[in-house]
Amino acid sequence: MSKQFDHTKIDEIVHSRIRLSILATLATVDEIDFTTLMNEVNTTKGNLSVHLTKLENKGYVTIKKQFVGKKPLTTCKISEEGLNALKEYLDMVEEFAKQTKQ
Amino acid sequence: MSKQFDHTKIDEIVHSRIRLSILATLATVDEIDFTTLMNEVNTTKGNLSVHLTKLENKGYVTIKKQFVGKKPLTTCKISEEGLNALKEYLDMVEEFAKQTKQ
DNA sequence: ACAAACTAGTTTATATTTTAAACCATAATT
DNA sequence: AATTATGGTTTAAAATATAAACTAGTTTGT
Repeated sequence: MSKQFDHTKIDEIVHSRIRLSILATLATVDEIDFTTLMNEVNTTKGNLSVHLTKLENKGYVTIKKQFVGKKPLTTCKISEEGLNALKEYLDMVEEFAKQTKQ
Repeated sequence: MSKQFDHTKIDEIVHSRIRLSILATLATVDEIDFTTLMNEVNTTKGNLSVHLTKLENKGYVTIKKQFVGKKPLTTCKISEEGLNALKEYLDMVEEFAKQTKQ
């Protein structure tokens, strides 16, 4: 099998374009609220909701729900595992890019 | 919107794990036959057939069909556009990885 | 006070994509 | 001559992604 790129090794939860965008955004902040994240990631509410749940189920993000004043506020934070998964993914694609380019 | 990673910019045809693996393999050879490619990419016949067709439709690979002796032989080759698309993708993720890591 | 419009999400129906099993055609082997 | 192997394609089923529709409540305008 190809030594260059074993596609079975890459984490599909991270690899998804939109979730990659979510994780990358979360990696740069301590925590962020749902609406701001939605704007950063340039997606819709339904989409963000579904993908956040997927990331939460995998243990890559934690979701906190509270009321601020009278309004609900959902806050998202990347977990240690999420950071590790993202870092591993980035290392992998970086190495892959280097290998493939030359 | 996030300056870091605009997920809408990335080419989904390239981004797919298995097609990325196909393109990366094709990038390292002049041409390659179906069965060898299948083994390199570590996938099934049906899967490879479908994804090659997708890449062909997009103009990223060319497929040559001939008989060698009495057996059919399908040969795959990456196109100029395919090489460009792969290179652009790799540049993008490399840059993204660099940005996100620090 | 009441309706309209807005905020903050979740659920769900639909569309798209991925996967591998089933199939087709022919060749080689026992 | 029947079974097995080769080289694929088609297709049915499963998984995934997307956005529309829905829920639940709040704010605003009249």
